[in-house]
Amino acid sequence: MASTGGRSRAGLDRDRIIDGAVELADDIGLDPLTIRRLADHLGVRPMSLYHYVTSKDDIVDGMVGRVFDEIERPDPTAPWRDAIADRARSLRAALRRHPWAIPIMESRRTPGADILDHHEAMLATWIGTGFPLPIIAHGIAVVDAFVYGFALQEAALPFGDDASGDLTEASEQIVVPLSPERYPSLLRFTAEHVMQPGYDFADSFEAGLDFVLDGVERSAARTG
Amino acid sequence: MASTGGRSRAGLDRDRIIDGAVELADDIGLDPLTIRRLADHLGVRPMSLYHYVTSKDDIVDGMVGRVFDEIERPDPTAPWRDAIADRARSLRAALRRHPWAIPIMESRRTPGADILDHHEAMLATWIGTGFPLPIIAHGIAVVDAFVYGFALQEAALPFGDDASGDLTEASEQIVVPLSPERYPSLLRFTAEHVMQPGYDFADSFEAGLDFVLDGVERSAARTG
DNA sequence: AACGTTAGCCATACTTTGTACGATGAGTCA
DNA sequence: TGACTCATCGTACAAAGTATGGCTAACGTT
Repeated sequence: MASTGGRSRAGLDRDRIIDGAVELADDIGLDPLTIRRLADHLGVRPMSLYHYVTSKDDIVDGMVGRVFDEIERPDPTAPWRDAIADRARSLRAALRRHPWAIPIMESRRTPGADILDHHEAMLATWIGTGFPLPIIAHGIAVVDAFVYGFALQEAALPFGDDASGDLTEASEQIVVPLSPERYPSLLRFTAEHVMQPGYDFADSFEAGLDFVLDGVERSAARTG
Repeated sequence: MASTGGRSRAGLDRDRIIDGAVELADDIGLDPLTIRRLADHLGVRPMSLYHYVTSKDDIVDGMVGRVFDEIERPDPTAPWRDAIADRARSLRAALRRHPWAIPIMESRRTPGADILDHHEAMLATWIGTGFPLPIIAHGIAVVDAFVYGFALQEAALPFGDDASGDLTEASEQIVVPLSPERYPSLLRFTAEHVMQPGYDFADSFEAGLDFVLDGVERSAARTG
């Protein structure tokens, strides 16, 4: 009786499975996410999951969909540049929360509504600029390439959460002990910039985003 | 006796193992690359590999090193913009040949000489510009982010080898059957641009590279 | 109230993975 | 010849995904 409204004991559910999988992948990464560990995390036995999903790949598809749903659609009322920039920031933030998703976001062969809706909103905003389609195509490709690539690099940073503190530590261990004859530039760059207080790799994100959007804007002005 | 110069029967070798692994990964991808399949490919039994490598991870490290070695170092005699652009093109070409490498290029925790030498050459070129270090940091981060991200997207394209032909086919199967009410922009963009003759996703690479390098150049001019 | 039906959960088992351990056999030197 | 070295391999085990089919509890029907 009561609130479960059904006949289930553990209250399993496709949504609960995907949610649990995302949680667990955030914790331990994608490769160590196994069916058995996921089942443990959900308080059930491994084979129970297969009543709601058809395969592990099906779960991963669902996980990617969740990430896409976390990305803000561009605001159709805002100036295009703000809308695109905010959406890029939102994409980066989502990829930071879910770094395991970065390499697989665009490689799913069966795009669900989450993905299609997202791309439709993006395209609507871009088309609203009135730019020629070839420039829009470049804009989309280049902005997304930059954001995905930046997220990939951020994810590769040691303990990518708090940025600078850990990076200094890692630099000390890896770069500083190197031979000064062989790696003069690497050592100088590390000592005089990376290990300086206030350095934050993340600052390059806004810089790069500006470069890219400037480029689109200028090439549109040249053509249009 | 004769040419093998030693006591081995199959002529196994760490280099031969890594080379074979790269070949095989180029064919079938990284996940399906198993120790057993690699041993088959080399004409050897699985356990023989472990006399030259300490683990599968060790092999993967070596594979990443191979890819780094394929990337042209920037030409120290060329103008910086050409040197950086050529190196970016070379990186993209290597990642196109070895798409399995994209997500792991920057995430190895023990950088070998291949990786360090490459970064040293890059930094030397950048420092040669005389730009302030913060701008150099942005330049490196943004160019690499763009190239890695672009390669990631290219790798996600269906049958990413010959570019346009296959993309048109995939668009027909995935995008064209969609509801025109729900996905008007997606459909218009696909019909009027992606499926037009002459469209090639790869064209966005040079465009984006220009955007990024323009951005660095202009911000250096502003500061310096 | 009794019963068959079905939905949700799980135990077992098979295949494939990485790799630890120790055996095998070819070559070298005394 | 015999002892030694070392590249190669056979066997085996833990952990992965998942096919197959069994158990149990809740429901609709009479």
